[in-house]
Amino acid sequence: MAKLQKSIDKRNALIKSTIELVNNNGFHATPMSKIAKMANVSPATIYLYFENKQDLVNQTYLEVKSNYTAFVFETYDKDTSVKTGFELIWRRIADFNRTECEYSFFLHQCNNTQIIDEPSRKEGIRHLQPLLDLWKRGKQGGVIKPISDYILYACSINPLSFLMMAQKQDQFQLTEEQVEDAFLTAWDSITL
Amino acid sequence: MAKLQKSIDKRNALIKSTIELVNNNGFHATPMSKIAKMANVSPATIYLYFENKQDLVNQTYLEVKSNYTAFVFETYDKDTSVKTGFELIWRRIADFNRTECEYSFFLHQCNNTQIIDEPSRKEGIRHLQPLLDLWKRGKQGGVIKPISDYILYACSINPLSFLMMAQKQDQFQLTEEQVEDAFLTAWDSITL
Amino acid sequence: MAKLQKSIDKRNALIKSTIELVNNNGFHATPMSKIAKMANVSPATIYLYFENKQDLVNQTYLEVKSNYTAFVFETYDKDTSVKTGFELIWRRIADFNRTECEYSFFLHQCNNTQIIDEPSRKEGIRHLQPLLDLWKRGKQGGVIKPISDYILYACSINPLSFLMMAQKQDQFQLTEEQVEDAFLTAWDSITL
Amino acid sequence: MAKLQKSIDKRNALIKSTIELVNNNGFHATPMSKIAKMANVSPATIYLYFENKQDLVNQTYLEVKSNYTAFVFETYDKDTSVKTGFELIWRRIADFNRTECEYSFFLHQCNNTQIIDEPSRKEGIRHLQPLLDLWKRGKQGGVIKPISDYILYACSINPLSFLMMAQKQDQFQLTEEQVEDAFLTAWDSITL
DNA sequence: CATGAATGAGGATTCATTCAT
DNA sequence: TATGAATGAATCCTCATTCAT
Repeated sequence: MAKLQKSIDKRNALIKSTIELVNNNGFHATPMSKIAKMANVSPATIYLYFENKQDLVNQTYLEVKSNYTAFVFETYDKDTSVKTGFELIWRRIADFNRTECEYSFFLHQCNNTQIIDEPSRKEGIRHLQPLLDLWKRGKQGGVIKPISDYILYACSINPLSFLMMAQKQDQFQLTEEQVEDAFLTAWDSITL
Repeated sequence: MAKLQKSIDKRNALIKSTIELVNNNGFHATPMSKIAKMANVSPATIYLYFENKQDLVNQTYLEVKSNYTAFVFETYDKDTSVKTGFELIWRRIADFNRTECEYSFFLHQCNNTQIIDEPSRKEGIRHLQPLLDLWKRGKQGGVIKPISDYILYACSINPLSFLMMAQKQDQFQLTEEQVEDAFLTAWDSITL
Repeated sequence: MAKLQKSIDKRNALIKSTIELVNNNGFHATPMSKIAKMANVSPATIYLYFENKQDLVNQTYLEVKSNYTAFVFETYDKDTSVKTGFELIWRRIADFNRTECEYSFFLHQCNNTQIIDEPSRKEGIRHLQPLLDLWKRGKQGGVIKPISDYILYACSINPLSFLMMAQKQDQFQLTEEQVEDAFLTAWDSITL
Repeated sequence: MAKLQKSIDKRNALIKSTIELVNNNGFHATPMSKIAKMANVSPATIYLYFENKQDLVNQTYLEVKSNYTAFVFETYDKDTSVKTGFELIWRRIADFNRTECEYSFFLHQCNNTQIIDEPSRKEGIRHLQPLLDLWKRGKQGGVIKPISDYILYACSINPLSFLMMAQKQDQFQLTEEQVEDAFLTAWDSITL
């Protein structure tokens, strides 16, 4: 078990290093050797845990995305009202973007570039299934606009990614107050 | 003139090739040699027109962005009502995203990665100054929500980028009807 | 130890190849790839031992120079008479120029071109400190002319470099007899 | 004639630029394009005057060397005494090294590297024929040591090159007084 | 005679990946 | 399992030289 433990530690260290370095330099400007060095590991060791560089990033992506989804729905209860449920999810996503910005920036990079294999990325917004279910309920209840989930997402959730990016680029400060503004705007946009 | 013409042709061909290849493979996975080949030019010739790879992409970015801005405001008349003006601009942006998707995808890539030099990217949304002016008027007139331009942008304009991306990844079809839905959603989100 | 040994072997092979190729073609006409090939090593391997081409040549220079100095003073005893001491050193330098002409030619190239970094070259003739000390003693004893060490060096030691060069270019044969002539001339030139 | 004049001007400008740039950067670090630019000429124009880069440097070398020889013997009268004649020549060479250091440094570079074609360089010290003749007379008259001209040259003339180099590298200042010291040393070295 | 644009060949350097230990 | 050394295949960029004008 000690051995297995050690292995998981190394794998985690590699994934952490990958996120940090890819965030700062981009995928192609991040050499395996640097990832190895930051994880205190030999370059060759990476290949014990991952097939190749692409696999390393793919797995990192999937892991971060799964963390994201878990975080977003951690406190969600599907039996609440549509409005309460949406607000809960939306605020969790906002929290994630603000407090876990390493992760959210990494996801954003992957979602908006050719870094990740098509298969991994093609899943679209299906990982937010509980939110989609909620929207379905909202549409049936006449609360949410009867339009494509992609548009709902684009107008209510995706703006948080943009604001996180703008903050990262020092163009904008995402204060508490701004989050309130953003929430109301999001809610207005998707409701009838 | 024939000579100068030829030069401009080559420069244009290089920029076109850059856009296409960077769109498909990303900046670092696009060798200068491929750009040259696609432009029917020797690799060395690129350096007659651009200082280096970074300069090539920077200039390409600035050129595309300038095309984008020109297109967006081409039909704009600043003396219309806020609603009319916004709709006009919004629809031009939507058109650009749909018909010039090579360009808009390239811009999106650049805006969301480390490809471009800080200075070029840091300009933020200032290139949309007429829109910002319109929003200012709208805020004064009690039509537009009195919130940060970045939030207004994130909720009303940026969604178009996301939808373009989703379409590019075959997750979504941006039909005429969807555009109507998206516009109403955008308008609802930013108005009081 | 086997591993370390191997490393040192490779480094030595690289330095040896560098000397030979730079001697025959000059610094800039010597590609790293040829150095690698001659050392039976991949081009990339060079960069495990040296930072870059400049560093490779700098280190080679320093190493050769240090060999030179060691050789020159190997048999020197600072308690001899000025004449005996000078003759000993002079003959060692002559020997080095004749038997290690690969080395001495390389040094000569470096000393007379812009190949080497200023810092490495600027040391001047200080590496011959024991000889300078001897001259000091000789000046105090009224044996050696009370003139600049640089002139003493130029007239008594540097001629050997010139003769080595002339021999290398097949203009001249540095026979035993010529060495005797050269020594007497050198001695005459620096003594009162 | 106007045309011919112009041509000679360009050729001279090219040779001048070559000297300056090769002095500062070395042969291989001096691109033809820079030579052309410094001479206010198109790169292609160089090839109207010289066959290729090697030819340009060879011709530059021969021209500078010929200037050198002319300068050295300009004031020489072969009917003086050996001592007077030698002193005259030696001082002209010293002057050249001090006042025309661009030229003398260039010559030194060429003489001590692989820059120049063998044929051009192989001439050795034959260009100093009047000096060799003088030495011959001196040997017959029992004034000059009966040893190889190369050794005489190495000990009496070549030191000036070394001192010029040392000065160029800021290790040494070649003052009037030092020149006197150097002359006496040179004379002592070659006389019986 | 003069040129600026164009280029093919080549060179320094990097990096994902492998392999002997 | 873990590694450091090693490398071949790229990649960016430069430059001597040519050619259409």
